[in-house]
Amino acid sequence: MRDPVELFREHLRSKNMRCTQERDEIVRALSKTKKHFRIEDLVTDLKAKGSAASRATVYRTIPLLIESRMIRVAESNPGEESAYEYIYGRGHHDHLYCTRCNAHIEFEERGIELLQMDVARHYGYKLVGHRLELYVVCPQCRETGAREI
Amino acid sequence: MRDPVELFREHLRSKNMRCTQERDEIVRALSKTKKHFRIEDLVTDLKAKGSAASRATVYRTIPLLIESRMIRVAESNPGEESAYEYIYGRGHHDHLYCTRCNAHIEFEERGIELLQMDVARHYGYKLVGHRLELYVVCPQCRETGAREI
DNA sequence: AGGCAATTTGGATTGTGTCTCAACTAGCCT
DNA sequence: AGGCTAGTTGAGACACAATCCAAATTGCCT
Repeated sequence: MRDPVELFREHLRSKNMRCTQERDEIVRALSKTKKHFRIEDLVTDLKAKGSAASRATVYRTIPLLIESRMIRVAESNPGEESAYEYIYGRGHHDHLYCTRCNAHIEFEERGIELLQMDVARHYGYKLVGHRLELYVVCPQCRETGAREI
Repeated sequence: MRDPVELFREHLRSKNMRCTQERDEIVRALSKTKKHFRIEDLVTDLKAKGSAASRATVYRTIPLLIESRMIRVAESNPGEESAYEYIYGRGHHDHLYCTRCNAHIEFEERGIELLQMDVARHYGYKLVGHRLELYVVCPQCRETGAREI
C-alpha cells in the first residue's frame, strides 16, 4: 500500500495545489486512526501534537481528502457535528448503528451493493457512491423504549 | 387516511402534551407539501402565512413530528442545513441524488429492504430504521467531471 | 537566491440551532 | 363559566460549527 502522505501529495499536484507541511500533518494524523473522528477533535489533536495546522486549514483540507477518497463521511445527522472515517486501504463497508448507545459496527453485504447498481441502472444513471446506515437496538439497550429513527 | 392534524394531536395526547394552535398550523402547512423542506424555510413560510408559530416553536416541533413518524430526515450532509420530508400516508421510499445538480428521485427496492433485515438479524439486532442514499450523475450532468461522494 | 502567487493564519463574522424566562394558554376541575 | 396549574410560547441572548477576510507566510519556479 502506498504511503498516504505521498498519495495525497499526488492528488494535490494533480490539481495544481501546493504540498504543504500542514496538509502532510493532517494526513499523517488521520492515517493512524481507525475510529470515526470529528473535525473539532482533529483540530484539538493536531494542536496537542504541536502541528501548525489551524482550524481553518483543517476545515479546508477535509473536502480535499474526501475528493481524493482517503476519507468519507461516516455519520451526519441534523444538529450534530458530522463524523468522518479514514478509508484508504480499507475494504468497503457500511455501518450498523445502535440508536440508543451509538455503538456502531461495520458490515459488508455484496447483495445490497448489486441491487443498488440495478436501481441506478434502471433509471439510466451512473452510480458513483452511496450511503447506507442501518439503525438497530442492540441487545443491551433492548429493554427501555428505544428512540427510533 | 386520517387527518394529519388530528393524528398529531393524538400523538401529543399520548405523551400528555398540549394540542396548541401553533402545532396544528405547523402540521397543516407540512401536510400540503411533497417537497423536501428545510426548517428555516418552513419558519419563513409560516410567518408569511400569518401563523403565530415562531422559530423556537418550529424547532421544538420537528422532533415531535419525527417521533410520530409524520416526517423524517431526507438530507443531512456536513455543513449544510438538513432537509426533511413529510411521509405520513406515503409509501416507504429511498432517494437517488444527482451529486451535481442535487435533483433527487424516489425509488423503492424491496430486495434491498429484505437484505437489510438479514444483515441486522445476522448480528442479532432488531432493525428499527435505515437510511439509504444512492449518489449518481444524471445524464444532463454527465459531461463535466463530476464531484463524487 | 529572488520574486510571484497561492496558501495559511487568526480574528471576525455568519448562520443554525438551543436556551432562558416572563407571559400566555390549554386542559381540567368545580 | 371561572379559575387554577402546568405546559407552551416568543423574543432575544447565547453557543457553536463553519466560513470569510486581510495580512503574513510559504512553496515553487527560474
